[in-house]
Amino acid sequence: MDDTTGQVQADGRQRLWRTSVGDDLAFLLARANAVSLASANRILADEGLKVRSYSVLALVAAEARPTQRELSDFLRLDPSQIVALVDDLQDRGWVIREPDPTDRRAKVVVVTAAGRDAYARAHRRVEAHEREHFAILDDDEIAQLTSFMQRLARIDE
Amino acid sequence: MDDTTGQVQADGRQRLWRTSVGDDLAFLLARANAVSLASANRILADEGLKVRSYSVLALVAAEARPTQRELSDFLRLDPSQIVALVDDLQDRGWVIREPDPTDRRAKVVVVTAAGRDAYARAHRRVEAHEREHFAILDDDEIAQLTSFMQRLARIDE
DNA sequence: TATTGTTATACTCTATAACTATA
DNA sequence: TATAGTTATAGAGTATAACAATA
Repeated sequence: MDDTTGQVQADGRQRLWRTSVGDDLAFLLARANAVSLASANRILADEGLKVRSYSVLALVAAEARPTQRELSDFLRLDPSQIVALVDDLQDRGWVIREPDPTDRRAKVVVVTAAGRDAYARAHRRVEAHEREHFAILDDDEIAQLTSFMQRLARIDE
Repeated sequence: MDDTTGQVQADGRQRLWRTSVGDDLAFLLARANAVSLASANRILADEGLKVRSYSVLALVAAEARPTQRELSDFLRLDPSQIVALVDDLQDRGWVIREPDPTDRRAKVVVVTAAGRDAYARAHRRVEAHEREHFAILDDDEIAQLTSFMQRLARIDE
């Protein structure tokens, strides 16, 4: 790469940022999420997890005793995708499926001791990463943003 | 569905929202984006577009005269994906590829008259949809959120 | 030697339908 | 008749490598 290539790329980006998409909230939301998701997946890869499997493990580790149907409903993933995610966590000994005493069709997903440890390790990494990632906002701004996101995330419930 | 099923689902969701993921900014960002993306794609389907192809059309319609390399760089999509998106828009007569006079390897993507019309129609729909989607926030909150997102969206440039 | 656009390919993700066992 | 979990499969999206033309 010659020494002007970086500058040329930066100029092109500047020109495109000044178009209407630079103010489009949906576009910005998608981009901000893509940046956040990519770095979170990088962090979680060290623990053998991705954002998807980490989310399942977090819900199970919180002793919420979700059925697979509840996980599917909450995470907005198809039941068949939940099967694959729970299979993966179960193969590593981090969760087990228990029969739901109130509905013999349903299976409650429960964390194991090893799963609790794995979650604790991953959670520490994720927290540190998020503090760093969102450090361009101050504490008040993060609180406001969290409130906005909580409202937007629950729009269609 | 019997008349208690909806309540059972809502209870399960409430229980899961109270876990740590309910305050996790990265999780909330992902969920808020998923909700926004899904509804935007529904709106754009009426014009034969998706968020991806709409973004390309918007950048081209702004007379930014991007090369495919610049589109790839800005949208963070692989050059081979840009090829497919531009092919699609070109097949519908909305954009054309012009040789870049300053670099014979590069192709500048330019909007046609029909493309300008298509973009205008799609843009009106998207604007109306976004006003409605983000109406749970007031004008000040939207301005703040836009500022936050602009900063987060450009973290790794 | 490095870069742009292109093609090909494999891989992951997502959506859908069908099946079983239960309700 | 409807629901929970499972399996299979097809489609969309994504990542990677290789190539020709050009820098």
